[in-house]
Amino acid sequence: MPKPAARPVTRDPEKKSKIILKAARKEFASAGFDGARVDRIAAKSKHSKGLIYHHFQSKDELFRSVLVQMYQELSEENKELFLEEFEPQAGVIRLIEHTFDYFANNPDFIILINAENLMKAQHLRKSEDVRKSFEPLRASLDALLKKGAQQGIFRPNVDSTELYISIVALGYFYLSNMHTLSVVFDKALGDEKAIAARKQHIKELVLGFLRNKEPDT
Amino acid sequence: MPKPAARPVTRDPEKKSKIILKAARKEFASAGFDGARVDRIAAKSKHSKGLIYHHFQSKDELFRSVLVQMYQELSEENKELFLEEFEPQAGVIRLIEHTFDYFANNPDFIILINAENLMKAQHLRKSEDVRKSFEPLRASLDALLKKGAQQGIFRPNVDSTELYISIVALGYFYLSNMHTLSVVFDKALGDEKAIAARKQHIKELVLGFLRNKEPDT
Amino acid sequence: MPKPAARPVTRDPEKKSKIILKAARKEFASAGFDGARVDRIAAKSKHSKGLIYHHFQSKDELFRSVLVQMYQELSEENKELFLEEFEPQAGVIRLIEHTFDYFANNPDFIILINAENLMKAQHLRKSEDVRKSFEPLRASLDALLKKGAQQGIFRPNVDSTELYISIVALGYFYLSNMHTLSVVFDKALGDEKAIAARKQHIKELVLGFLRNKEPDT
Amino acid sequence: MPKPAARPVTRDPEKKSKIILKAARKEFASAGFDGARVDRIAAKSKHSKGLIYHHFQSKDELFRSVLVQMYQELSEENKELFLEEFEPQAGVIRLIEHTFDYFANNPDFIILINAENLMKAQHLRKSEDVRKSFEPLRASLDALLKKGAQQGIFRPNVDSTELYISIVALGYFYLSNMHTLSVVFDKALGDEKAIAARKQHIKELVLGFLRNKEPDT
DNA sequence: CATGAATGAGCATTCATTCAT
DNA sequence: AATGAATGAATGCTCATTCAT
Repeated sequence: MPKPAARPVTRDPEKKSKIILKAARKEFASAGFDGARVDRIAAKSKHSKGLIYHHFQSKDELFRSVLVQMYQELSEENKELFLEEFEPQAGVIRLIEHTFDYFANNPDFIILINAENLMKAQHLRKSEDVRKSFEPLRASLDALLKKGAQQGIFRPNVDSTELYISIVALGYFYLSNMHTLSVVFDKALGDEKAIAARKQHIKELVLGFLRNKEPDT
Repeated sequence: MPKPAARPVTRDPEKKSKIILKAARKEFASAGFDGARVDRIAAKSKHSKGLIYHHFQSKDELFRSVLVQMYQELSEENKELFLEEFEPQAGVIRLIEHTFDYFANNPDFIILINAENLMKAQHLRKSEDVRKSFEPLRASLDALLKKGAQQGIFRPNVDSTELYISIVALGYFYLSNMHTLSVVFDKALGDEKAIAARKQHIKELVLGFLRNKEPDT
Repeated sequence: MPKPAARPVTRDPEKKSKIILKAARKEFASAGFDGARVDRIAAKSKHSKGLIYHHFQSKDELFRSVLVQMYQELSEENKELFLEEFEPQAGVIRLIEHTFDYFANNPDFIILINAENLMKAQHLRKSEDVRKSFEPLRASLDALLKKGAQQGIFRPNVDSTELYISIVALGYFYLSNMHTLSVVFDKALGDEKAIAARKQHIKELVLGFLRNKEPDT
Repeated sequence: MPKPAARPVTRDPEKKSKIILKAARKEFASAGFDGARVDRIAAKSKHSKGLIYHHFQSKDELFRSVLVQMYQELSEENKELFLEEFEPQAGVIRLIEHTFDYFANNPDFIILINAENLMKAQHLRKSEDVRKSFEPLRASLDALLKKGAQQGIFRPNVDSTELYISIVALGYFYLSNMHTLSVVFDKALGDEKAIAARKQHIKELVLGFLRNKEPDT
């Protein structure tokens, strides 16, 4: 005998919170923090402004919740990478590709992070669960770099934090600044071909660096 | 005989425009476009709001003027680099250092560019004099890369646009996202030592890549 | 045999009502009617807003209940005075002291009554049980005044209602307007000494008047 | 040749400020501070809310301005009393009548002062020009009391501040609490006859006290 | 009886822009 | 050219009250 389908409850605060959060994410991502309008979040989520303030206490708190949620999602995704199970070079390539693709597929992320940096990370600093959230990934990359150095494939003594920031930077900046770059270089950086070329360049740059074992002069 | 009306020396529209522009730059840099207040620009510049609207026609136009001015300043600075006069490796190092230092010393620039990207470069697109403004620098770098390849120092066929974007990205992203990165890596990225280390890492990364002439596998 | 549903002892509506009423009194007394917040009453009483609306029907009705309760308490206290049992002068002194002390010890009362007057006594007017609630006291004072006149101690023909209002006024106004008076007289009217002096002044004023049997000129 | 009538200027900030102030006074007086609505003040004054905030910076500041204006008006009126020029008894009567009439004719004053006391005089305390504003009147009354004592008409050693507070209290309280008093005494205290009787009672009370030179027992 | 989610009208305040002078 | 008064549409937020559970 099948369990009767759970009657769709009208009062489902958690679900409504999620819908609001999703709408907020869209709104913040389309206009930044100051440009975002609580009214529009209410309209997008089809809930009243009052409800938004009932669940979240302020626009700031709502923004913080969106940020925390996004970082948690990214952390989840990063967990699924299983970098340790790959050979050094394959692992690094995997990380580069995944990182680039993640930002390419989540343009909201970039805008929200830029907004948070404009505000000097005041929301993130209050979010204990986000602190050190990249430590696992950094440790995995570190292991990969050490293994590569032992195998004589990679140069030794590469700082994993610096390298990870570089891997992110090379994709993030391109995507984040695509609009102004397209103007000053008078070139459409947003089309598929350009993006593929960029990805390729990043891989070559990072691996070219790692695989160069000659001492610097 | 009527006294000729003494032309008041203080009435110097161009000077006032510059003062307003400077105040606007500070204000936009401290809060982004939406966060900036015309009132505060008036207060900072010690001129009336009316005058601001007299010289510039709107907040958008004022922002555009600030942007154009900043890009022109950067172009001026880049002209002074004389990259062609340097040996390939020295030239690239010079470019990397100058680029990093420029952003480090002009944090306003980063915020303004981020703001403009949030608005999809709508102001810059209207500014004909900014289009292709990086072409000279790109050409210089291109020459440097070709010379380096000919000398057997650098790998061949490196795209100068991609590489320049990478050089910018590696510094810009670090400085732009310092606040959030400091939280998620639980590390003070803003102190002098960290910044020096970052600069060193960028040089190693780019040169390690350029000087690696082995074919990729 | 089914267990009889244990009636939860904590479910004691009347007790809860009293707790709510007490919290409401504090809240109304600290901010007036418009400044009072139902949310804060809920928080102070540790009960839900829903319960407040279940027992009382509206903020107005809650306010009315608080008022009625306060007037009833005052009536109770006044009953305990037994003015008739005192000699005229002693009785009047007793009334003056008790009245002053009551307001001094119940500052809430003053604020609530002021709030009700701001609203033109709209709540009190609906409260039949408060009407004429001062009649017993007035009658007692009247008897006292008559007895004093007969004994040749007090001047004759003093209106007991006017005199009672005066006795209240002389203390109430001082306590109610202490804050503004302290500013315009640049003197701390709230300290113990000043209050004792006030009380003394009131006694002298009222008794000086009553005991002056010369005709006015 | 007559001066041409000053062309009624559209832009007359001071006049507009006064109109706003007048509207604010009415609104605050009809609902207290919390009950007052800036929208209604705008509507009453026929000016935009923006203008109100342009001239006054906040609802609080607007309220403060209203209070200061009212106290200044009262001070002006009190200056016109010229108490020193009267014989002691006539002077005191003049003060009592004027004080009572002032409050009776300016019911707004009472509500505003009550509102300010509810807020613990926070606005008045910031208004340096109101501090000690009753000192001249107090001094005049003091002179009157001393002269009366010397002439053997008044009792000696009466504290002028206490007496002035009493004179105010006896009228103010009656007018301020008329609504609730009317209910609890079940008597219309607001009609002309009752008010005239009250005024008479106050005069008798105060003069009866002052003219009683017997020592208290 | 009791909870707290949900609403919507409303509130003080802001702000880019216009305009009279 | 220059000022600052003036506007009105918004903006984030509040709050008494209702209602589903």
